[in-house]
Amino acid sequence: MATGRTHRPATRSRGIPEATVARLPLYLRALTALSERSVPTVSSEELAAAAGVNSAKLRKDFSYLGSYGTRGVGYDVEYLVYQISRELGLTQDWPVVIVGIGNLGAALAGYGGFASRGFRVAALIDADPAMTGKPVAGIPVQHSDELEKIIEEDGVSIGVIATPAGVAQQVCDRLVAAGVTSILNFAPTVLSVPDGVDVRKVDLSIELQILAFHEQRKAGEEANAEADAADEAETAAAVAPPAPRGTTGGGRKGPDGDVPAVMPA
Amino acid sequence: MATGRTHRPATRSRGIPEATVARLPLYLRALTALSERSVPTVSSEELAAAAGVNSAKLRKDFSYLGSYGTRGVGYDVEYLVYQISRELGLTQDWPVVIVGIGNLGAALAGYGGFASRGFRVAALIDADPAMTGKPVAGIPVQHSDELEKIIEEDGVSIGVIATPAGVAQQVCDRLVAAGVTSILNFAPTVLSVPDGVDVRKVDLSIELQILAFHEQRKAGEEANAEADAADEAETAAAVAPPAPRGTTGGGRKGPDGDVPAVMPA
DNA sequence: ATATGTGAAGGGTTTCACAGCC
DNA sequence: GGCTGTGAAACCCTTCACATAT
Repeated sequence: MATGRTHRPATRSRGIPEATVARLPLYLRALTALSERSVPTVSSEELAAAAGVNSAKLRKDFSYLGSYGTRGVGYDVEYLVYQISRELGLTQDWPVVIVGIGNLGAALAGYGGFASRGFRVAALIDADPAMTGKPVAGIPVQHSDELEKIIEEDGVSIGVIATPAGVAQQVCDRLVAAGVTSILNFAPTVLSVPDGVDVRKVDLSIELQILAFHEQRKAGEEANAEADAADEAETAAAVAPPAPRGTTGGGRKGPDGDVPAVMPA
Repeated sequence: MATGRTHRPATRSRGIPEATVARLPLYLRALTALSERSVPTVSSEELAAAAGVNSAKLRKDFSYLGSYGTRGVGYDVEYLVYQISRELGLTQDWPVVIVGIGNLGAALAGYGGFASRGFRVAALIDADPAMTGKPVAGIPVQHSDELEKIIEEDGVSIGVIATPAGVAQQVCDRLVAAGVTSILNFAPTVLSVPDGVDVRKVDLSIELQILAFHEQRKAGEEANAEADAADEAETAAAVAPPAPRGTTGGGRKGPDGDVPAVMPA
């Protein structure tokens, strides 16, 4: 079929799957650690273990970015770090505003992983006048009256909402009106935004409830399997792991052996 | 398949999809708000809007729990609140320990959504002796030497890790050894745990990176691929062959034709 | 010999559209 | 008429297995 003179540089395609995008930061973190230890190359197997995924998935993910590995050898760590950074848009600087400087907002402001990767806290904003001017994590808090001005002057496109749920939608509306197009929401509420604005949410309560669900199921399994075993047999086999962990076999977590891979995605 | 033995409407359907489980807390929150406003019934359309999903998905989700609605009418709010609570295991009390009482740990300790639904902060634990005894959100911090004792005595099965990344795995190991089987991890690191232990992670940095990816793409759409090409060319030339690998022909397994250059002995 | 890159198969999730019941 | 409950289609993601390259 020959190389059909594709005019386009045929860069990574127009559509990296969302699931892949969500894992790129994981790979990047693992690669950065390797880079700091001056490891030159890494195989898909090793990197996958470090990132907590399986190697087939990792290779498939990388295949969406392009052919950045060398068969029989592995991946060049530095090169991959750069490529993934670029793909994620981390080679540029993203100014971020945090709105709501309570306990959580303060914690976020002081979070190291923030500044380390392309993100810069452009401003901390709170509605409480008593907070204004007070330095949090070395940055003086500004009053929310200034919100629009800050966003426009600094060209902020990413906002973090750490306010109480009751005011989150108002804050969101103001952020969007001022030009923010990506929002990370820590308030336990559903935000509605116009088309073209991305919202991601982080909700402690939801995560705990999901854990509780599984926890409850574990407890139920022990006491279960009595009367209606026959009825459930087929279903249970599909859901429960094939090896019932009676004594759990010690539960080893090998540093570089088998990977547990427990994340339910 | 009409097994004919399935009578109990309550504890049926052992096999709720993970995606559905992850949405149940959203529905529950919306329903709780309706309940507080004494709304008696709600349609799938209304509830879906309040929870930020579409109605077909909601109905499908609910169908895994059972037939809890009334055709032509909708769902009984109170009844659904109870059913979902029960399904999630929130009708019982879950003691939770938080390890690592820095900025984030303190924020989590004070989080209202914690106590509101079935979860109770059993203990705050920190390795710093200077923190010991100090009350945070009304609860005195205990030293990490006490970790095992606390977990065993209180029957804690859910742990929250809010420590620095460097000690997260050690903390995790101790939690698991003491009997914890569900972990919510805020430390930016991959935890390995034995089979049977659930881990969920919350990572600010990852969420921001995902937003940055989409943000970059939006910016790229406006100024139609131009500066991007230059950036690309430079990198590609420096390290790898720029050869576009457009689907290199169908992988035909030629039994007779082409033989690999290197011949096997 | 070793490890990547990728079609193809397999599972899970979402959406559609309508039968069934109020 | 209105709304739920659900097979079936469409879609997305993961896993398998092996051709391909070094």
